[in-house]
Parts: sequence; structure tokens; C-alpha cells
Amino acid sequence: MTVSAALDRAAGADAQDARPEETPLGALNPAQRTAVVHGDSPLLVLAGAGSGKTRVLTTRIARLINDRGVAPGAILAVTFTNKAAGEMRERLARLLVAPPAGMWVGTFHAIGARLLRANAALVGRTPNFTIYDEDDTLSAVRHAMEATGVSTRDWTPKVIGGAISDAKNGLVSPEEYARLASDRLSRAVAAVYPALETALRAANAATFDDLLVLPVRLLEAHPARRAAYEDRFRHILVDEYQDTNRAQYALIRLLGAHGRVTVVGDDDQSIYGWRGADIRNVLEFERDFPQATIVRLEENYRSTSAILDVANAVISVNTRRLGKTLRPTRGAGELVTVVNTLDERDEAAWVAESIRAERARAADIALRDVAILYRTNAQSRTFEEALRRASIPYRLVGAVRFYDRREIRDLMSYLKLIANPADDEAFRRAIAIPRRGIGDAAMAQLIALAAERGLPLLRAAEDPSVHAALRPALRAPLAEFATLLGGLRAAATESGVDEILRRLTDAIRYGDFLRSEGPDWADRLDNVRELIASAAETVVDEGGEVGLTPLDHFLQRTSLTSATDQLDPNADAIVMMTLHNAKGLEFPVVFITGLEDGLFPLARACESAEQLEEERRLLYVGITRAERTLFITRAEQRRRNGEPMASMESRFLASIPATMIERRESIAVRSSGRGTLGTGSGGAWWRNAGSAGGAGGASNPAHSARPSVRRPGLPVSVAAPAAQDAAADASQDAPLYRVGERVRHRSFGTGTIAELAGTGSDAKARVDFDDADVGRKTLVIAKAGLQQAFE
DNA sequence: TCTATTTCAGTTTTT
DNA sequence: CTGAAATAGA
Repeated sequence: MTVSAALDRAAGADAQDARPEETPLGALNPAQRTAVVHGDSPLLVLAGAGSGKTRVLTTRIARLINDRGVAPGAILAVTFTNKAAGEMRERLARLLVAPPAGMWVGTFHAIGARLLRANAALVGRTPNFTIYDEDDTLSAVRHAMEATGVSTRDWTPKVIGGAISDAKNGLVSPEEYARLASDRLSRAVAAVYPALETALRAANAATFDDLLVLPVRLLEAHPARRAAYEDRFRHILVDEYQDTNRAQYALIRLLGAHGRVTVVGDDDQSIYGWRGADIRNVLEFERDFPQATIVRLEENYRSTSAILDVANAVISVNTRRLGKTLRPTRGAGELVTVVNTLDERDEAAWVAESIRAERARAADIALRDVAILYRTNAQSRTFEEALRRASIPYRLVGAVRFYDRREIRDLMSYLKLIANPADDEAFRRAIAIPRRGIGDAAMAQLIALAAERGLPLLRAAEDPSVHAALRPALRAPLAEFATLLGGLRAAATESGVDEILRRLTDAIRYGDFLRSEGPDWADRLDNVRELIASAAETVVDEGGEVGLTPLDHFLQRTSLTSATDQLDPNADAIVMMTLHNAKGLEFPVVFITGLEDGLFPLARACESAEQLEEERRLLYVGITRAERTLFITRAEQRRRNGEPMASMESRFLASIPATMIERRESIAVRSSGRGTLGTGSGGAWWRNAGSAGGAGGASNPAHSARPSVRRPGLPVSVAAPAAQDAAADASQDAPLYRVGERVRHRSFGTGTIAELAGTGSDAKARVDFDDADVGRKTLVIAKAGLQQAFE
């Protein structure tokens, strides 16, 4: 049977289903209705935050199936996360008489993987190819660098890998890249790029980027195949279109040449420019899809007008936007609160206390209704500590992914190698754990021998001619390893993944290994049990695909699972995540934290106007997550790399008119003597900061007039800053130094000791030097050669 | 070959 | 401060 015949069959399978009554449209506003009933020509829905775009998308699909008789198999829907895909299926199931069998719903990467599986041979892979995650990819880059003689001292694999990733997302081939390479770095990249491609092909592996690029390449190279898919997918719908990159865009164009393409997006929420998302895809949609219709959804059903005013004020500063103002449909609500805190611990304590106060005030707020958002994952730790201290249950999204834990990665590398014996990266990891007496020297030999014979490492490990060339002591462990993998591979064709994992952990005595590794073995063993349990629960969703083992399904699913996918909506706990992860979610109560110049916006983003606009959009995304109550916090001082750094309030807050927010400060700030709230003394520090960017607020005078309800008094109780017992400890070991003492340094000059920490030879002094150019330095007392200053 | 120590480098966001 | 990578020693 030809592929296109198979596709036709799948597409036509449900075409003759009986039509139920018309899909109800009554609950939609006029703009939404226009988008839902729009015909077959290209459609761009510019959907502001909270304007009901998911509803438009699902209703439109339901209508296509119910009212226009489109077969579900003829529909391709692209979502941003797997979770969104699941929710779409669920909603559709409620709108339809039968589940939309045969419909493709998923992320670009999941859909790319599926296309690749079906056509693997055309790009030199087999259907059970391995998906390399970032670590695997980086390690493959490192090995490609070694193979091509590009020194890892000149550039890190991260730099080279990043450049290659950018090239792939921009659909630049190795040949093209080599032609364009001019400087030293790009010439190095040009050398590594093709070597990496060769290695990936040999390992039957694909990186995340390849999941987009390889389908594009194969559809370009095989017009018949492209035509078959184009014929199958009569309707293509894309959510979060503003975050698509060139490769994703190319995929849409290749599959959607017939023009029945609906894309939904919001240029103001484009926050993935750094991974190649190209906002031009939105701005130039009309040019690329002639006769496109544009529908704007500007009515916001999520947030109070007090919150929307702030959102509009922030985003209106941006210049590169189509221009769109969210219109409130809900009441005024409470003013947005901006809080000044002393440092990150004070900030976290304030947030924890406010969560308690907020829940005491409004009984209907469940813990799951509260979210803490931050710019960088590193910020989560302080919040974890504060919440634990306050006995507030929380869930952490992202941060350390379950599948990134070492013990899980160990076992996953075995699973990958079982599924795909050509995966050399997996071999390298698996053979090393537990220790088998095969070290760097033996590995180098094995790699060389395997390369000579054109064999994957696992095959080389059992090859007699390879054994003959190796030290006798290596032969037994290698053969044993190969036999173990062979046995498990045989089992994988019929056994469940949990069964394979159990056999595996028994065979390599993984429990014993963990016990020998360190004191936290019990936790890590728990993680292994969790992995086995989740493998047991994994339902094989064939989705029309055949010929794959349960293990193949498990691996492909786990490598495409994102952080938010794992978020359990039923757990009663507050949620903490990065602002990026918060996209598409909503919460009654939201805390956006760390609004400091250098952190949000990040220092690096301040260099270009474009990046600064993206950071501002990120804040806009954060603000529009809040339904009812929004707190924005900042700390005057924050530890970075252990060093406390003073910071200015984020410049973004300057564009919010003072009438739209209520200013507060923590107890710690007030008792530090710099408190300025309620003292009646004008010229508070933030007013000065705020006047710089008043233009943003001035351009929206209408918003500041809207009356908002003042929040009832909120207890501002905060833990006292950490006591300075470090100084007391240090003084026993280094009695010569005390806080406040004057000292002299041979090159920094004179200064005053501000803080002491550590003991013995590790004792450190933080010194404020008199010379403003030197400023505050942390010195190891034993090494710094400090002298008492006599003045 | 493995392990312990030390140095080092680095923190943006993610499929 | 943290984790990874280089290095020296067993």
C-alpha cells in the first residue's frame, strides 16, 4: 500500500459520520463568531490575552467537523504545549458527539516527530530514532568538536551548539553555513556542523531542532509526499503563532499550501525571540498568505480593569507592535500592589505572608489559585525556603525536570540504547554506570575501532575483531554489557517498559550502586520507583501509528514532555514557575517577583531595544495571567553569585502611572530607616525613578481615571533579616578582625569591614573600600594580607 | 582505572 | 554558591 493511499484512507474514514445539530455559537461575541464561522481562506486571529482564543479555536474545529462535515483526520491543530493539546481534545470531546479520531493535535515538535517517524528512511533514520535532549545534543556537539579538532578551549560546546541550533531554526544547511562563514567562530561552527549531522544520522538520532528541520527537508525533497500530506490536512490551525520560528513557519507553508490555514496569536506575547521565534511571521502574514482575513479579539474576559490598565500601560511603550488595547469586561477590582522589599529573603517572606493574609481575607481562594512568577529559575529557591517555613504547600514547575535527574538519566540512557543500539551517546553514558573497569583509555580505543569498522559502539563491543585488538581485561565486561542489552532488547518487543526497567535495575544492581554513591540514595531510589511507576501507567496511544514497541512510545513521549505538562491541576498547592512557563495559564492571585533592573529586564537584554521590548512583553504576559489580584515585588538588594548586589527598581515600573498602583514596603524596609511611605515627605525614591518614563502612562490618560477599589489593609509582617551570627563565629578564629574595623589592603587601599563570614582559612571579610572605584570586595582573610589601618 | 581534590566557570528564558 | 571539568594521586 502506498503512503498516500494510507493517508487517504485515514482521512476519509469518518467523512460520512452523521451530523448532529449545529454547534452553538450563542456564547460568543461578534469578533469571536466571525473567526469561528470564517470560511476556507487564510485567517489570522489577533487575540489579546484572555480574549478567549482557545475557545475560538476549539469551537471553530467543532464547527468544521459538526456543521461542515470535515473529517477529523483532515484537521491538523498545533498547540504550544502537550497539555494544551490534551485540553483541546478534552474540550472538543464535549462539543462533539464522538471523539475526533484521526485528528492530529500536538506541539510542532510532537507533530514533527510523527512526520519523521512515518518518513524516517527519507532522511536516513529508522522509525524508532532517538530524540536527543539538550544534554545529549551538547554531548554530541562536544564529540563532534573532538572529531573535527575544534578545541573546546576556544569555544564551549554550548557556544558552538547554540550557533548550530540557530542555524537549524533558520533553516540554514551545513553547506550554506560554510559558504557564509567568515569570522573565526563561524568557521569553527562550519567545521563542526556537518560532523554533527553525520554523527546524528549514524546514531539514528534527531535533536529537538531536527524534529522541525528534517520534516521540512523531506517535504521539500519529496513533492509527492508533500502533496499527500497537503491533501490530507485540509485544515491547519496554529495556536501561539507569534512564537513560531522560520522552520515551523516553513512547515506550515509546506503543509498548508491550499490556504485553509488559521493562525491565532498575539504579537504582544511573543517571548521566544531568543530561540528563533520570528515575529515577522505575524506581521507579514498577509503578505505570505494572500487574501488573508484578520480578526482582532480585544475583549478580555480574564482580568479586572485595574490589572488590564497596568498591562496596557506597560505594553504601550513598545514600538514594534501591531497595536491593540485590551478592553475590560469585568469590574474595576483592586489596585495592583507594588512592594518594595529589602532582599530576596525578605521578598520571599513577604510573599509567603501575603499568601496567608490573602487567604484569610478571601475564603474562596484555594492554594492552587495562587502563582509566584519569576524571571529566572534560580529565584525559586528562596521562595521554596520561605514557603516551607510558612508551611504553605507548593508545586515547582520546571527548574529541575524529573527526567534531568542523574539517576533517571542513567536509566533512560539504557532504555535509549535498548531501543536504538546505534545511539552512541547513550552507550557512553550507560557503559560508565555502574563502573565496569572501562575508562577513558579503553573508550578512546573502542571509539577508534568502531569508527574504522563503521560500527556503532554497542556492535563494536561484541565484535570479535574488535575484541582481538583490545586488552584482554576489557573483553569480558564489554561482551557482558552487549549481552545484557541484547537480552533486554529482545524483551522490549513484547514487555512493558516497567518490566524492562525492573529487569534492568536488577541486572546492573542499580540499587546497590545508588547506595554506594551517597547519603541521598533513598530519595534517588524513590525517583527510580517513580520512573517505573510512570512507565507502568503509560498507556500506549497508537494514534494510528503501528510497528513501534511500548518502549519506543515511552521514549518519544518522555523526551517531548514539557514542564507545564506535568502540572497536576488537582493538587491544592500554590504554583511557582518562570514567566515563560506561565504563558497560557491564569490564576486569581499572581505575584510577579524580582522587578529590578538587571534581573527583569535582565542586564543583557538592556543592550538592545529589541530585546528590551521582548522583556517588556514578558512582563505583559505575567500581568495578564492575573484574574483578580496582582502583586509586583522587588528587592533593594539581591545575592548574585553569593555577592549581595544593590539594584534599582525595574525601569518597566516607571511606565505605570502612579494612580494605577498602590505602593507598599515590607517591615524590614521600613525599619531599615529608609521607609518613606506614609511619612508625608514627598520626593520618595520611586517618584524620581518613575518620572523618567512617564510617557508610557501619559499616552493612556483614560485608564488612570478609572476608579479602583483600594485593597483592605494587609498585614505586612515579615521575618527579621538573618541575624549576623557569622561575625561572631568568625571572630573566634580570626579575633583580629571585627565588623566596623578599619583595614588596609596593598592594592585596594583603606576600607571598613562590613561583614565577616566563614571560619579558619576559609574566613572571608567583606570590605567597603574608601576608593569608590574599588567599592565593596569580599576577601579571603588568609590570603588577602589585610593590615590594620592606623589613621 | 578510579577517586578525591581542586579549580573553574557560569546563571535566561524552553521544545 | 553551585555543579561540572581538569588534575593529581592511589
